[in-house]
Formats: sequence, structure tokens, C-alpha cells
Amino acid sequence: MEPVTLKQIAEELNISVATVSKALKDYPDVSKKTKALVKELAKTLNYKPNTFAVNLRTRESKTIGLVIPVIVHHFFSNVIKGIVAQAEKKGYLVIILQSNESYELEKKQIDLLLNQRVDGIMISLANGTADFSHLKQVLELGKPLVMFDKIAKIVPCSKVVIDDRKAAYLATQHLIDTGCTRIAHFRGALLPQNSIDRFLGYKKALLDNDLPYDPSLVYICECDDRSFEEGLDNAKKLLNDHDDVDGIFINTDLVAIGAMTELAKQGVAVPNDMAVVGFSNWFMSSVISPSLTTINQPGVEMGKRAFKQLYKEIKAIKKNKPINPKVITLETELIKRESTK
Amino acid sequence: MEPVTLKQIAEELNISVATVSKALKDYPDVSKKTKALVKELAKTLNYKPNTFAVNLRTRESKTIGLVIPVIVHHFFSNVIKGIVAQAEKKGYLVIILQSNESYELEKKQIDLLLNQRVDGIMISLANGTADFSHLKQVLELGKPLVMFDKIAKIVPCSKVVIDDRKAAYLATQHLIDTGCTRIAHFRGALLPQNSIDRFLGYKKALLDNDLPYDPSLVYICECDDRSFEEGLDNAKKLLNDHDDVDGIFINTDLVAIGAMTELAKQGVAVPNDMAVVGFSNWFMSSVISPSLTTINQPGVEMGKRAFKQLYKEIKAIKKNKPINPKVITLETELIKRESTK
DNA sequence: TAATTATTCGAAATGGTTTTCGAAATCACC
DNA sequence: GGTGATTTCGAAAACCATTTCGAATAATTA
Repeated sequence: MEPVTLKQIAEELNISVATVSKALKDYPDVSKKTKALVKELAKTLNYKPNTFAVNLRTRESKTIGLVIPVIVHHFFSNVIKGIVAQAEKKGYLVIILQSNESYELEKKQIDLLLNQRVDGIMISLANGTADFSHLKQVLELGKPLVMFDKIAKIVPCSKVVIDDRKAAYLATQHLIDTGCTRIAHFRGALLPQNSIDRFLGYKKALLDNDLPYDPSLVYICECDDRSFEEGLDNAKKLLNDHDDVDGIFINTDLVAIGAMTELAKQGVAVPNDMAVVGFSNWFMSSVISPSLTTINQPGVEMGKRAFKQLYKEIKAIKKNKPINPKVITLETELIKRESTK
Repeated sequence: MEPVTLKQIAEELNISVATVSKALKDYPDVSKKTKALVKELAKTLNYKPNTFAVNLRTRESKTIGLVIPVIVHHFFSNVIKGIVAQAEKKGYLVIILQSNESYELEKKQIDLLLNQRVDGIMISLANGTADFSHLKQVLELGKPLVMFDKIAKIVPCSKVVIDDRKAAYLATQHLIDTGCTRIAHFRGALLPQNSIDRFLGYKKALLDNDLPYDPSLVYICECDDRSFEEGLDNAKKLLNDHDDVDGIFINTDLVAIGAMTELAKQGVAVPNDMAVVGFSNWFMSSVISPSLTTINQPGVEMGKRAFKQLYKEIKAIKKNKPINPKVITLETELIKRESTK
């Protein structure tokens, strides 16, 4: 029941632990005979090196940490899938923690991962995170850090993102192209960079098309557990405040779906009375009615690329090479559906 | 940059490593003076015990493994959330692997986790898993194993499930109560127990109500990546094969949504021409139109309970107590919505 | 003062693997 | 047979924390 150790194999064969170790790792200074003997016995005894000991010796755990705001989320669960799959290919395991959009938790979790001595950390920030000392600490310890989607520009680490500003511009331009002239925006929380960028893209599209930017048309939602309800609420407010709006660009599909639900309830026809564009291309956006025009956000791809970058940096650190942070921007596309004309 | 070790603290204070270790752990045989000194220096140097060394000594990793068929899935991502949250509370980290509904991968992943020497393993089986030697191996190694949702009755470990049979019975009975007399069933893959149980519940409800069981009304779907399309396809077949069916009980919401999409396309009115009941209560089921009547499956709760059970067993093993496997059955409920009368 | 007890500490073993360095043994060649 | 080169192996240190057991000192009692 207790796992076999090198020592036991060594005693069995009357050779030293060192030789057994080297035989199993095909060191050139072990004869073919003993190598064969060792390997055979190791196999029959089902020897597996004790990971704890290997970790201690090699100072690496072949494990990475992932801190993510929410797990139950179409986009993020896709990212997780991408990371986990890619990591497994390279022999790395992934420890996943959920920050629940809480800065405090996020901080603790980074600490947990550092204590665990993971070989690298990947993170998408909680909305509330405004202080980055916990992330800088990771870098100071010489551990690779890759941020994705919800990033902080100020932290000098690698990042994988989409061009949120451009995507939002595209979305808004599409509303304009299909005849909307007074376009509202449900933006995300004040802090995360992509929420800001989407807002800026929206604004720029308006200006480029000589449409006035009206701050009263911008509504904020936290995009937390209550996303759907926030969509309902914001739509209600919007309909209450204005009667001339003919399009909305919404920060996230789930909020958009909430908004469309409220619009339907109040008899506002989508897309004829009100066109709607979401963001992220959640699966459900394609199956609701009317289906939702949105921006595709390649979650799995983002996860893969983020891990690949982290992997490069882990290798670099191992060779004492300096790492130069990279910003990888993935392509997105507008997916036209029934919620716009 | 390199983490501080006990040795460094010891040298700094001119005492032994042993004393430092004991001081930090409040052993009674260290004087208050030295304890204070050690603790202070440890704090200023930000000492954290080397997890690798601790693991090696204590023979435990404070880490558990989770193998799950799919991550991007409303129910499973909820389970993950429950597990991760509960584990963190108890000081455990979770390594997550996705089997992708592949027995081969699942087997490899169990091996990976055993090599990693996790303290316990949680798993929801891949559809294809018919051989359980990899799971029995876990038990033989004396590692706690908890299965949830997609389980194998034959493996003598703890399990957390819902009463699929009862839930399916409820769903079918509801169709009957609302006037359906010829009810089809889109069942899941042949193997996983819950797919079988749901089928049995469906069948029993029919018989209890003196409705004939007609095998030609039962369609199979794998419930993999193509769930939605399988819903479309099966609905198409059903409408082609039969013209007298007035209700369908469908194994999973996503398939049900696919089916409803096809029904809508072919002008079959839900619920009047055809009532539909799904299973799992995916979020999107509440926001589509018509909204989907379904069975609520408490994912987060299942994750929590599964971890709690695993935790108990880890503690038991540590104390050399025997573990007696438990089967925990969670309550479900029928959620009536617009897709049934 | 001698003997006993309580207090405080450290040497050393343990956990299992990896790797360096040097020793021993074998072989080749003149 | 002697020299040098090559092959094959093992002792031992290192990784770091934990814990047992015994030694030394200090305090107490007879």
C-alpha cells in the first residue's frame, strides 16, 4: 500500500540509490545491464517518484495557479478549459481559485498560491482590484505572472486580451450603420480596464459619426451575480428616462439578455423599436429569441495563449534568462443576429 | 528573492533549526523569550514554511484532485464553484482536470493526480467509462474517493447524487398531469447511471398512469459538445416519425433548448402542440421564450457536500480510522415554466 | 550539600530524490 | 606490464521542515 521508493529498489538489487535514480533517468554513466534490471523492477513494483521529494529537490512543482473572478460564466469557464487543456499537454496541473470579484479574496488567494510554490500564476482581476501590490509581489519573487481579460496595464507582466476598444467601436458602428441615431450604453464597473476600453470605443464611434455623446445615456452595472437583474433594472431606468433611444450597446451578453427581457415585457420590439448589441457571445445568445448580436470573445483561445506565454516564462526563469513581458491581443468579430437590423 | 528558511533564522539568532521550528509552532519546551524573538524575526523576514518540505515530512499535500467531464457547462461549473469554495475554507486547494467525456483521458488524469499525491479525489464520470479499475486503484491506495452526479454504483466509495429516477418521474408525471398522453423521451448516453435512472423514472411514470411505454418514442443523445444540435436532430426525427406526440421529457436542458428551437422552426407550438420538460435548470432555461420547465439540480450544493464528505474521509484516514462509504442524495424540485401547460 | 524536578535547548534522524565528484574497475594501446 | 582513457558505480551533500530523545542548565526539595 505504501508507495515504493528508490531505496527499496536499490536494496532489492544490491546497488545504490544514486544508481537507481540515474538508471531510471537514462544517465550515460549507468551500464545497459543495470539500467535494464532497474527499469524492469521499477515497472513491476510500479515505482513512481515521490512528487514531494522531487519538488523539494528541483524547487518546482509543475503546478500553476489560476485566480478567476467567477467560474460559472460562459467566457471564463471557456478560458479555464483552454488553460487546463494546454497545461496538461505540457505536464502542468492547474490549481483554480475563485476570487468572487473580491479584492480581499484575490489577495489571499495569491498568497495561498505563492505558499503552495506554484511555478507561475495566471489571473483575471476582480472588478474591485485597485491596488496591485499583491501582483507586484509575485513578480518580485521572480515568479511568472500572466494576466488575461481583466488586466491592469500598470503591472509589468504579460497579458492576453482582446482589443476591447476596437470591438466596442465595431459594435457601436454596427448600430449606427443599421440606422440607430441615439445609442445608449450599459457599461461595466468603473475599474476593470476592459470596461473602460469598451466605453471609450463606444464614445469614439459616436464622435466619428458626428453623433453627440450624452452621459445620461450611459448606465453602470457591476456585472456580478446579479447581471441578469441589472439588465432588467437598467432597461427599466432607460425606458423611464428617455423615449428616443433606438439602440443599446451592452457590456455583457447576460446583462443584454436581461435588458431584452425587460424590453419584451414593456412591449418594446427588438430590433425595430430598439436594437441591442451585447458582448462576449455567450452560447445562450444564439438560442434566445430574438437572438443577440454580439462580439465574439475567444475564451478557449485566450486560455491557451495565456498558458503558452506563462510556460515560456517559466522556462526562461529556469534558465535564468530575463523575461520580457508581452501583450498578446486576440482578434474578435462582430456576430450579427436578430437583435439588430 | 529566495525564500527564507528555518536555517537562516536559526543562524541569525544563533540558535538551532529545531528550536526555531518549535518556537514557531508553540511547542511547550521553548522559552517565551526565544519564542518572541523567533516569531518577530520570522515575521520581518516573511518566513513561510516550504510547502515541498512540509509535504514530504507530513506525507500530505493539502490538495485534492477533481476530474470532471466538461467545464463549460452550467451544472458542472456550479459544482466546481461549490467544491473550490468549500475546499478553500478548509485549507485545501483543488487541481482540476477535464476528461472531455473520454475514458482514456479520465484514466490518465487519475494517474496524474495519484502521482501528484493529492489527499483525495473527486470525480464525475465520463459517459464512456465502463471499466472502473482506475477508480478501484484509488481506493486500494487508501485514498479517499468521492463520486458525484455521474457515478458508478459498483465502486464502493462515497457518492453525492440526486434521485434521478424520482426527478424524472416527477417531470413525466407533470406532463401527464397537464394533459399529455403520448410522451417521448430524449435520453442520455447508454452508460451513465443517471441517464439510465432518468429513463427508468420516465418509464415508471408512464406505467403508473396506464400509459403504454413505446420504445420508438425514446431517442438517444450523447450530450457532448453537440448537445444543442442533438436536440435539433432528435426533434426533427421525432416529428418525422410520429405525428401524435404531445410531450417530451428531455435528459438535459441544452438538448431541450435545441429541440424547442427545431419545434419553433417547424411551427409546432410549445406548450400547446407539444409540451417540453428539460433537466438541470440551466440559467438560460429561465430566459428563453417560452421558458423551459425543468428539474432543478443543485450544483453548488452538490459540490459542497461532496467536498465535505471527502474532507471527513481524509481526516478519518489520517487517524487510521476505517471509512464507511456514504451515499448522499440531494433534493430536487420541478420548476414549472412556460414550456408546459 | 546532595538529590530531584522542571525548564530549555540541540543533535540527529527522517522523509525521498537529485546531482556532483571522486573512486574503482575495465579496457585499449604501446 | 605500464600508462592512460573509458566505463561504471556509490558516497555524500543538498533540498527544508519536523520530531524524538537525550543533554545541559536552572530551580526546587530533602
